[in-house]
Amino acid sequence: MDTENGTRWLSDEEQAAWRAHLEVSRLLMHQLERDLQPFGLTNNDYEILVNLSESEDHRMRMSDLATATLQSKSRLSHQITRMETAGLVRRVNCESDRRGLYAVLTDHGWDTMRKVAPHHVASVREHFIDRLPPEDLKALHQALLPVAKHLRSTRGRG
Amino acid sequence: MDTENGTRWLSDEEQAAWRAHLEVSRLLMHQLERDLQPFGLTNNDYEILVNLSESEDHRMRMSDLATATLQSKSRLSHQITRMETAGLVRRVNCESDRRGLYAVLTDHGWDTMRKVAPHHVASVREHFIDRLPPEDLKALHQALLPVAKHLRSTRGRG
DNA sequence: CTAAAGAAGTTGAAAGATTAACGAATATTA
DNA sequence: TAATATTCGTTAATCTTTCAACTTCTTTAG
Repeated sequence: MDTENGTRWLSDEEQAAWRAHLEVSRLLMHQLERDLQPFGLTNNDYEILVNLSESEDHRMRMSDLATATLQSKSRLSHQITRMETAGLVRRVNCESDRRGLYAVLTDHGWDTMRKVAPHHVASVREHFIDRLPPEDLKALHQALLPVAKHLRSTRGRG
Repeated sequence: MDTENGTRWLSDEEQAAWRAHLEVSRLLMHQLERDLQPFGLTNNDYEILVNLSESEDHRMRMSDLATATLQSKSRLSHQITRMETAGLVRRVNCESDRRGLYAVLTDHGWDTMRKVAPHHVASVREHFIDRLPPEDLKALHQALLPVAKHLRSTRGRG
């Protein structure tokens, strides 16, 4: 125990590391968002395009997509409605479960993905990957693994 | 160049590291938000309380607070209005610049901060700090420094 | 000193996110 | 198989964020 009330406050180094993580994660998201703006996409849009692009038949069940992107069903539903309006995606009924829907990439969605991806990768490189020597990137990755694992294990309304 | 169109795609290791960072930063924010909920605070509220708590006289100019918390002036203005309604903060006119306002912590805001901080620190420890051995935390911190530096240098509407 | 330009902060409307309630279909179990 | 509980996804209401316009005050330039 570090103090009279039993709280284990952060040491200077711990606090500095924590704040660095916070700062980087926020600035980075902002920057990526800005770099997507010229293409008329948000980070959210892009993430959905990535998920669908990497899926069998360019389609995913709404629930799975919601889980994969850490969004509530409601939020995803609104999001897909917007992307449908933008012509990036459409909803298709599911044969095997008549409650279910697939979100499916349209041709325009796929074209958009292929057009935007190189720019997005360049952005990720410029602002993140290429800022660290490979061994530091590796170290960072290794350090994050147990954190990710723990968070995953507690995430379902932990 | 890695491909016909000149895009330098991410290697497997780069992609894995990048996705780990993304995943951790999102799950972590969600988790911290959840842990603050019982106290009726959002991450946003908490961050403002931290900034004010650490400031001279528990007050900051609206603009400085907006910059410090990476929010637009408009967003901060609405945010402070809500916190004012909740009794955590109040607006005080600035003598030296009559356009200006301070956001000032109320007694209730300060009490709230002191009550909540230990829980928040415990949450940061549980989900982040205490998941990594000190040397890994140090490595992570070191790795993030150049990234943070670069992002800071480009952040003003880069 | 005055006119123009800039900075501080607010406002209202529009867009996005969250919450709770709901309808429809599937699973469970008694 | 009938009754109940769950899951899938949407909707409406509410809250938060963004965007653009605006007011007031300060600074700069002529």
